[in-house]
Amino acid sequence: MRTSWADSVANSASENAASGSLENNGLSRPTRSTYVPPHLRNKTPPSSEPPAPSQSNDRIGYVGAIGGSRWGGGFKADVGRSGHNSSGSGYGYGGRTGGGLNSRSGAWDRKEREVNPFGEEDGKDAFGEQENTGINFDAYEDIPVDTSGDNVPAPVTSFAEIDLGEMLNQNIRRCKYVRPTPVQRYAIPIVLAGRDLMACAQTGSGKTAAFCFPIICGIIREHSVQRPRGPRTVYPLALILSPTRELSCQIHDEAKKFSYQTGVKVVVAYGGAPINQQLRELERGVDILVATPGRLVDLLERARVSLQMIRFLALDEADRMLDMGFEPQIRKIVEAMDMPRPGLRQTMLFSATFPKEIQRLASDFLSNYIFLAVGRVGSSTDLIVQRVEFVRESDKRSHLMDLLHAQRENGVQGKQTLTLVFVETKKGADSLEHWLYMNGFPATTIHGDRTQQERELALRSFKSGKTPILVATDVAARGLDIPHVAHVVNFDLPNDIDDYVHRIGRTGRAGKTGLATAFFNDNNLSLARPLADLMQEANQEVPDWLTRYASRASYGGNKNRRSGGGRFGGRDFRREGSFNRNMDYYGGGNIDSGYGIPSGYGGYTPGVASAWD
DNA sequence: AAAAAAC
Repeated sequence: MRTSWADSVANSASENAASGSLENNGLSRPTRSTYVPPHLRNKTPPSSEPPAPSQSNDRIGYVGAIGGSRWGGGFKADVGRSGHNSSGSGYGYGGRTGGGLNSRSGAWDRKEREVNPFGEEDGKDAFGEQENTGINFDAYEDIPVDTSGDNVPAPVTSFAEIDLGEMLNQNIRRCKYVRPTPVQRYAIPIVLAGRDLMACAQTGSGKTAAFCFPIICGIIREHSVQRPRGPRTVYPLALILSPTRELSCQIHDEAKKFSYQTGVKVVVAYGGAPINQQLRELERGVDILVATPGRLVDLLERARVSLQMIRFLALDEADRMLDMGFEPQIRKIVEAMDMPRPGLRQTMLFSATFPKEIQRLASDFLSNYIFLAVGRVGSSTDLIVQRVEFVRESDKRSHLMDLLHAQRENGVQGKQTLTLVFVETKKGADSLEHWLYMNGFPATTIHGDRTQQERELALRSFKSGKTPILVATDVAARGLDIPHVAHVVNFDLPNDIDDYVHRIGRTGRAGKTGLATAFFNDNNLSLARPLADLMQEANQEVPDWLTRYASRASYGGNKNRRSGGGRFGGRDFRREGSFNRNMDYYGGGNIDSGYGIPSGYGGYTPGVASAWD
């Protein structure tokens, strides 16, 4: 399997191609069943061959006019919007739901038909989705789970055990979710029980549903609550914050599905897009507001949104939301406006990584919370082959070109191999994209200096396979669910190992194998040790030269040490430093290694330094 | 030092 990177990519592509034949054993490797995120299960197989990719990128007039009009924004106003903002007619007045929710919101006299978010799923891109029946759901049974906190509610094993209500159950069926994922099994009962939650779980493990289901359920139950009526101010009951616009859009799209015909209204607000349209959406009523911090602060200062009635607050990618760049804004939203205090609202923090210092910060926002860490089946540990190569700065471009050439030659005919290339800077992204394009590789780029239209267009162009190479800054590192990414290249490694974890998590999704290649050189010395440790725990081959760098590397403190030494997760910082870590100092500490499966799953052997020690 | 996030 690990013969060469090109083979890995080719294997990945051929597994995609052979998906139909996989369905009966559900295994791409003999030893472990594969985990498929719920939103990707049970899609119908493609009915026709995907079209060959066209050799172009998404920039109008790009080739001939590199200088002037390149950034000119010469797009039509509706370009870049079709994937989102379908909320335009989102009245959610199902007719048979009783409609009590809408009458509060002042839009009850306009019964527009709610767009069915389930009808348009298939045949959307050049790939088609694989049939996932036959997945071995018993794979769930040996996922290590760690909970701590007072009186942790018992997990469930099926959606039927949870009373989410008929409307929500119907949408769960429409989403083809068969059984809850591990994070859902634990998180949903915790939130339904009214508890605050800090959850470590990988993206793609069903996090979005894990916080959306209990929020929607809670809003349906509280539908009789009286909300103030301002002439222009709206009073959402739930707020979901995320660090990037694209991620907010993605969460919004998901939440729309889950709340279809429940009468619960979901609105998204983010920067870079005209505010007027978003204001109109808000005026039509909002129960769940999904937003990026900057635009929300704007709306709050204009008094167009009040947080006074917030019952649920969810921070996705919570560790990023609380890092240095974001923390002041988040504190303003959560502590300095009219948001109810902890204990009077329910707060949920989710991320795949949760450094100790951030946990400490986050505890300001929480009240008697439960900490939940869910290990992963598949994805990084099992399904991503990680390679690291020593590449001098000046050799990076030609090295990348070699990779791409070989990949093109090894690719399965007619199947796209999406490659996501991470760089450090926005300028570097533009310059690399330009260079790739000039060398005949259809590439596009996404970063914070592009307009929102350009960003969304680039993402769509990449997802569809039109430009199968996407050069990205960290704006694309977290949370984005892009199926079919076979290869993540860390052209520039990040300085923080957590960022590396998030970046490589863009591949190896949906039970497919993925490849992550990193270019390492003298500029990345501080990453040598954490990277070597991480790869070792993930059972990856660590080159000798990296081990040497790692042992040589001495750096102060544990800044780059992952919290608790754990991989792909973390542990409750409240339990650090207690005299006996096995005593439940805070009560309720509980390591559940899972349903009678003996310890020793992958690298997570209890007793060894890991997330579960 | 860089990236993200409002106008």
